[in-house]
Amino acid sequence: MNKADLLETRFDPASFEARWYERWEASRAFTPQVPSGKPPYVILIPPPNVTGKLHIGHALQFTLQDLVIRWRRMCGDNALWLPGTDHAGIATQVMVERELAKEGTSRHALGRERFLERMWAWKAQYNDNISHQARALGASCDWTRERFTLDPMLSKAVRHAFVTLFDEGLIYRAHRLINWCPRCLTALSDLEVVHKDVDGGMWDFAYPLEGGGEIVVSTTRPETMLGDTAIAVHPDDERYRHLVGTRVRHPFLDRTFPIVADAVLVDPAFGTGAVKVTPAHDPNDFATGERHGLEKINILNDDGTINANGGRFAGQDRLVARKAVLAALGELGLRRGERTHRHAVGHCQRCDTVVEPYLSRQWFANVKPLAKRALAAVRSGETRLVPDFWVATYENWLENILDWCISRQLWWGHRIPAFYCADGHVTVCESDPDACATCGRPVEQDPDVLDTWFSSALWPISTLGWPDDTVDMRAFYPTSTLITGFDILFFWVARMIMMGCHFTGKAPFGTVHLTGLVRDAQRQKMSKTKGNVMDPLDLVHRYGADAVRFTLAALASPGRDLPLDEKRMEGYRAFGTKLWNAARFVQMYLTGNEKSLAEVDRTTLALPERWIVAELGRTVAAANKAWQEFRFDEACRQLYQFVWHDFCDWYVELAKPVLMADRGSGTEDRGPGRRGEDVRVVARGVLLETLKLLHPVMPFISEEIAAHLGHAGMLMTTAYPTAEGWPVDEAVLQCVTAVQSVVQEVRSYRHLVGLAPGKPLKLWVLGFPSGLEAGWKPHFEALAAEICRLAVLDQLEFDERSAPAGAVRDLAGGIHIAIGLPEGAIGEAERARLASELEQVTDELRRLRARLADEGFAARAPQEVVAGTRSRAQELEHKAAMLAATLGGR
RNA sequence: GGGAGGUUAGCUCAGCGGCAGAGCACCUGCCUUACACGCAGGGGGUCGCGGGUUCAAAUCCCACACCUCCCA
Repeated sequence: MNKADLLETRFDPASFEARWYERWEASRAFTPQVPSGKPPYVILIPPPNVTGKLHIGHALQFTLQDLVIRWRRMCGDNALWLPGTDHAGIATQVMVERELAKEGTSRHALGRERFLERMWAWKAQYNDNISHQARALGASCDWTRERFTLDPMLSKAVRHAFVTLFDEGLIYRAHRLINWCPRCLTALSDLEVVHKDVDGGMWDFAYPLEGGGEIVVSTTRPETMLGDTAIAVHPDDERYRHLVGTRVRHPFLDRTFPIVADAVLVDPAFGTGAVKVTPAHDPNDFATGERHGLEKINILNDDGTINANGGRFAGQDRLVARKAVLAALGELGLRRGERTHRHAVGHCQRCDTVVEPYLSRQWFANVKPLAKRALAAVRSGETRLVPDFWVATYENWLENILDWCISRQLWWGHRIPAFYCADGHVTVCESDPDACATCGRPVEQDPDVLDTWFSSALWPISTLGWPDDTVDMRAFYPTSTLITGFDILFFWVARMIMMGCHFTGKAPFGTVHLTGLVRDAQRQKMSKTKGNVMDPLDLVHRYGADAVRFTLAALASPGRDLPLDEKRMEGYRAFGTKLWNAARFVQMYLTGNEKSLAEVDRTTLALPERWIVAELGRTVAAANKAWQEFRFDEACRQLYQFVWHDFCDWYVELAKPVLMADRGSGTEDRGPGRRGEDVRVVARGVLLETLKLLHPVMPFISEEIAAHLGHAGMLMTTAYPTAEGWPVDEAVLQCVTAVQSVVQEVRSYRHLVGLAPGKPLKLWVLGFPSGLEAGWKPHFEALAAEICRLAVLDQLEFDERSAPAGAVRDLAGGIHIAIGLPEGAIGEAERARLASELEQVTDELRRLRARLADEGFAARAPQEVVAGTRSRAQELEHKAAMLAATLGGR
């Protein structure tokens, strides 16, 4: 092997990661060919917000997406992973406004134009951060197709969608009760309100009846009484029946309002059975107001202070006014009691401010018809949710969906394409109108923008060029797989399915894989305030991108959160090191002219070679199956087991004697059927196949090692190993498993009696399982040198008559053996351990015998299970007899 | 109030009808010329509780307890 091609002694991921990424990208293999004869496989990135850096949750999703796309690319698909970012209206605007506040200015001082310039500058910077981080993780996305939700192409799609839905009557403008954030000064959709249980108060107070007397009501928000326009009681409530239709007087405001009977709003068993009604500030009260034709009095300004309708409380913040109203009620002697009360309060998802139900004119989308189609997409199997328990949640949400408030009082986003004239006519159209479509008078555009999720909902089609009939739409829609967090199932996934179905007739995804949340080692949510956040880039620097990826993939059990412990990552960095060192070892013996494994007739190989190839085949099948089923954890487990325990622990050790003996002459054979060349070809070939298997999850190290083993070209574009290409020889697996058992049994006895690891023992192989002797014995004899090395033996014989009487008889892997231990090696402590082993064996044997004696078992259990139980019992009988003999004989 | 998921080794999790598993941690030996980020050997479990189905249950069914989360 050329010295320049040798792997560095020290495994240092940073020394080659950037180099490989550049090479991949330069090769243009991230960009699929269009048209292409290959089947398409498409993943759209869940676009990260341009609010800041990527967090570990993004790293998880990037890893899984890259893993799948690399796997499919290697499987021969025309793979497209389309990247991009999201403008994230409120979140990003909040960040920039905070920056402006530090500079002592504000968006209003700057004006819309200059403010948006600042926003774009911010976007440019953070977009760069994100793509840099994605590259560091090895993300093989097609940067030539990178998209941003405010790009002209995507904005065109948003506008077209809005106009179409408006024309279809599914988008409308209305004066309604919406969720208002008094800090963000914008409307929010129901989903953007987070309900949290808080310990608040429940206050009782009395309204004076016009005809004398009083009626007592309870409330958690006393300040809303400034907007009360009715008292409701249950129609069947005897206590109040006589009062229905009479009026009460507002204690602070110069007005009276009625007592109404309402069976929907009022639960007569709750509280006093009388309920104050504030139609302008509570959704249930709003509905009650509609039923009874009540006046809706808005008492709030947009910043959450009380407006002129609040009389002397005007100008106070709602929470200040709450105390003031209570105090004033007290002064009038109207307070009737208070208690603590735990109840749900809506908070702004972005800034955590208490949200107010607020009467306001906004744009809404009636998505019920779209929801129906989206439901059908999942029910028919057109789109599959993984794990499938999400279907229930998905259905429940879509079945109960309400109209979606889509306008936001922000500047950063897609401006609503509605134009108003002085007469109040509305013009909605795709290109800016010169005049009102109704009356021809001058128009002004709606100042508001659309909910960011409205544009996100169009992501699967807008990124591919819809509404135009583009090459990309034809080639890549519908997409194959979406991988995203379960937390945005409603926000994003359901809405994309609705929009995709509505506008194209086809659901946008074949499969939606919903991942869990990354948590810290104590299973706590990561948050800046707790200080337990992990920066993906920092982890990449410390452990290497491959270790970060492998860790995240290995932890990604379906539907579960990922408790991320750095110890785990240390372990997978060690895995990379292990692989690296194994490759270095193999490389030392290579001539540089090895044939590829595919060119070798595998049936001519010796047992160890056939065995590692069979284990490889098993791993190939398991990995493909696991990737197919999104069992990233399972695939990683299989690969880890194969590399570490099969290849390194056993195959490399089995190969050593041959490689070392062969080193001198280069042609010398060692033992029947094992040629040095075969071992070199198999060791190198299996390693290369393993690197291909690992490539999707560990792309950097796999490329680096493969290149040093003389693999031509990039692994990234090499065919992924298939189960068909690597059939598994079960007989070979069984035989080597027996060899391993024998070796382990000798080691175990050596350790039991406290002999030094290097102290050689003598071993006699006395008998093989019935029917297997003819097949196994020649293999054991041929592998005598290897077995001696692995078990540290200075004598190995296959003549049952030669075993001395003093040797310990034992059964391992179904094989009768005798181990020559020094005289008196088994003392009291050792006897105790063997006795406990005998006890365990006897216990199990008893259970098996009982089962075999059971008529039902013999009659009803499958034949192979009965046979298996019988042979297991037989083996245990032998084992027990031998243990008993050892204990009794010494 | 409605729904989903969970409860398996000290920790974090696989397994989901037929011999209780992994990684880490722990204990005991080893610097055996790829690797101490290593090698070898080992200890450790009434599979939440109670019923049922079955020849056979960690696994399927029912009820309960506790823990997460979502929706209202």
